[in-house]
Amino acid sequence: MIRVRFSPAPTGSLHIGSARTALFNWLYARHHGGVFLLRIEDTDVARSRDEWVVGIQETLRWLGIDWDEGPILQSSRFPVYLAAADRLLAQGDAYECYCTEEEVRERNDAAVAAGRAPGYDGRCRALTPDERVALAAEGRPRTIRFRTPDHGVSSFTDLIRGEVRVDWSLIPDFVIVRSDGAPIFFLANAVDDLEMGITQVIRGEDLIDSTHRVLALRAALGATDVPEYAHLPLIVDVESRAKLSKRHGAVALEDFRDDGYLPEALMNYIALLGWAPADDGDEVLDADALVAAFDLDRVTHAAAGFDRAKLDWLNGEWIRRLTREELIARVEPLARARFGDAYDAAVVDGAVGIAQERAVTLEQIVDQMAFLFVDEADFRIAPDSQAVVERTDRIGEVLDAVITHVELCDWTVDAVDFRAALTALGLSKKEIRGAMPALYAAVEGLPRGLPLFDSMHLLGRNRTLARLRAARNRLP
RNA sequence: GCCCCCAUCGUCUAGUGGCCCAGGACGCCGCCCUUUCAAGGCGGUAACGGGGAUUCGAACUCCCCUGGGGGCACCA
Repeated sequence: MIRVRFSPAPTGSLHIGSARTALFNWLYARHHGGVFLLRIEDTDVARSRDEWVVGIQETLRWLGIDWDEGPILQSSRFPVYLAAADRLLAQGDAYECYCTEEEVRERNDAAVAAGRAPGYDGRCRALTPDERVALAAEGRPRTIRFRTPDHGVSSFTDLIRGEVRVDWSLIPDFVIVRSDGAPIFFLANAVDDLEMGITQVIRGEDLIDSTHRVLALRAALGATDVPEYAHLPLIVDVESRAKLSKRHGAVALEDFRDDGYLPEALMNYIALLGWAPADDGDEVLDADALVAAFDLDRVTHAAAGFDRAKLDWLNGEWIRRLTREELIARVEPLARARFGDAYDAAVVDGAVGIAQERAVTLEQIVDQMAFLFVDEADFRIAPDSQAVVERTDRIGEVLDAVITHVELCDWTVDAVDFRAALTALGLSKKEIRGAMPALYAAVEGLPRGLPLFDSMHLLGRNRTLARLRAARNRLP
């Protein structure tokens, strides 16, 4: 039975890279009919926060990822890890170390300065019982270190990279229990993957070097089998080519959600970062299609750049694939938050109807309909747009003609179409097109926006007239 | 500094020795459509980092170089 896990540290919100790791684990489990479990790696108590434990789960659910087991909090399993550490101590695979953090750091710095590799120098490896007692009596902190081999080669077979090997002499002894008594990532990770029967470990490539240590720990713990490892290429900022970070714009999934991106689009886009379907077909894929097509053998090797432009395109595609009712339901919370008491369900429904075919994000849809919720007393043509109005040929005549038309026409979307009135003024089709931005600005505040006749209809005759007349009066 | 991983259009990628003077998608450019802006339709621009080797034949195999990324904690 295939068993995989996503094991984030709750030290922040879920970001793009972690979400992709979660997604690939989930897709792999669902594709192969395996079990997907969620394990929270909160062994670093100081940096872990309950709100992130909750937030990560909410965000995963929002994305469309569910799990079969968990969440399992490592903070609730400390006794298990500590017992394992004791066993390693008893077997001689680990030893007590009384070096302070500062001492280790100083000796590391000295080693680097002398041209040697940093890393623990093994000073406490061969302490006698008497020496240990003496050191402890000094009140020194005690950590437990795992003893790595001094010779030989560590190797494992990565599912997407093949054999990965490194000399053991390059991997120094490392801490598995802190001086405050808390177990460290490597230990908890090895113990849990073993006890939970994890069969494939799918994670970011930044962890590839730590695999040797976890595997050594696992073997020392008595494991006779080894899970398969698959190290995913990193997702990097497309500009800097470096690891994604806040400095490079939004990386937290919640930010994308708040900016009006759909979970369908995010899942779709993230899946395409480091993986591609077998054929050159449609790249717009829903969760079912991704599950059906996904497998590890098609994961790429090189780091992938996060490209906002393609996400935007996909988000627009997904907005167009939603039914109008679904889209309205997604826009509603954002619109309510933005417009407060002015919120009007009928107007939002109408605006969403005309916005759907052109939108990039939900937030943009709300932006585009904002002119419908502004009081006439507060309505203003944007300064730049006022210039567009004044620059338009025969704008006074045009506004007068449109005002007259709006005063007298039937109040249907088709009848609101004032173009015939402008033709009567002697304007050509091209000239009418040239006048449109000014009219958009007069009614919507900007020289571009939601289709004008629908917008005027939604706005109502009186408010439309008020804005047109105000624009007329503002002319020099 | 040492170690590990990686290297096809601007970006995401297809490609596993001949089907490739390299295909798709996003972006960009142009045209069409058009109620502004979009969306949509059509067309275009654009890449195998360099050098050796193997082979009748290399984007694909091997070596070197260069370049990029990651890791070397009492974070995960």
